[in-house]
Amino acid sequence: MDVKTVCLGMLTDGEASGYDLKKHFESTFGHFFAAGYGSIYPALSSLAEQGLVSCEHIPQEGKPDRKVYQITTAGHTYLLKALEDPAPSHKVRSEFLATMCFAHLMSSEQVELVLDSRIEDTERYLTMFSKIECDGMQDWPPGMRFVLGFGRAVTEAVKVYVEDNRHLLAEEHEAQTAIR
Amino acid sequence: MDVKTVCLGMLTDGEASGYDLKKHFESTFGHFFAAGYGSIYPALSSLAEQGLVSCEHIPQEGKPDRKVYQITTAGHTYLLKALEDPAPSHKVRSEFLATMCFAHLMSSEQVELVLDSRIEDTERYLTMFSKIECDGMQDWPPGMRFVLGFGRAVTEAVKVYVEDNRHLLAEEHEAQTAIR
DNA sequence: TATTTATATATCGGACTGATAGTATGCATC
DNA sequence: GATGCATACTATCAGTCCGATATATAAATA
Repeated sequence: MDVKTVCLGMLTDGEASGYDLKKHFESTFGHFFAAGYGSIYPALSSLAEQGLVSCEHIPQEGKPDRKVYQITTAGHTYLLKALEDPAPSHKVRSEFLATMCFAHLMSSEQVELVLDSRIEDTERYLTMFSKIECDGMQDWPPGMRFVLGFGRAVTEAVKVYVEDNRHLLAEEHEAQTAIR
Repeated sequence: MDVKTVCLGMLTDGEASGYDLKKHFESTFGHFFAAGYGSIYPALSSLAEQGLVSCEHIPQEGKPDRKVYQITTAGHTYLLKALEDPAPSHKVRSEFLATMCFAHLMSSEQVELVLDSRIEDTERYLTMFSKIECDGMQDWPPGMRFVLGFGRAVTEAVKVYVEDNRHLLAEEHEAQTAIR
């Protein structure tokens, strides 16, 4: 399950350009599967080469041609195959936690700043989730609702944990002593 | 904060070989910052080139020479600088959630399997956390305790959410109808 | 008028992943 | 006695991904 496959999945919902998919990644997929242009455009090219999507060039004035992609029957088959993995991964990559491991090398002011920024981040996510929920997801497939709830639940857990346990890091600041 | 920096941080705890660091990644860092040999060995070479670590070759019989690395003063300075980032990232990359977004294209049996595997995974992590806690972390820096608790809290939240909400995905199975 | 935002494409270096490979010892299973 | 697996150690490589950057124009905002 790579960016290619996710793009393919998004296209089951209707045709779209790379630009459209990027927006889709930002809004709903971003919190658990980020992708930028550097991944999306090569993915679409590759999918087209493999015949898993078809591409329609729509000329525009002043802007580059819109390239609108549609999933093909072969693409559909490929997608269903890809979804068969019985144990898809779920990974965290956290510079935040890595930093906190070395909190004893930092000043307490620095540590506080990092914790504040993490909480702000979770709050940004929580308001984003609320907004999505308001914007009507009644026509969404159940999977999308499940995934959104998952994001909310985990983000909430992060926020609560950091708030409740930041005092563990507040005490010592061996930054000066550590160098000697 | 990349693999190089984390390796450097680990070396503040005492000298180690690439092999040692790999074990460290697997045991305590793995759940939020994974790294394999393909990242660690190049990282150590690069650190040595930059003079941030020094390397001691220890000949062994029957096995390749042990290369034991130690952090240098320059390395210490570099690390403290790297820890100054006030907003380190915290990212999730989840094939699991991506798969669930397309649950309506899968059979309910497949979906159940995926959910089961996710729960098994969380349980494996939870027992791992418990084991680490028993093995004595009283001499750990507070940051490591914070990070371990974080992992436990979030993993617990994942497990509870999946158990409580899997019924949302159990109903429809449009796998057959979706193709038409 | 100046700047930012939105629309739209695309590339590129650097970083990381997962698999693979080599080489030797010891231990258990068959 | 052989086969396989775990442990100990190193290392590389193809494929993939990330973040920044480039290009070009129109519309909205400051």
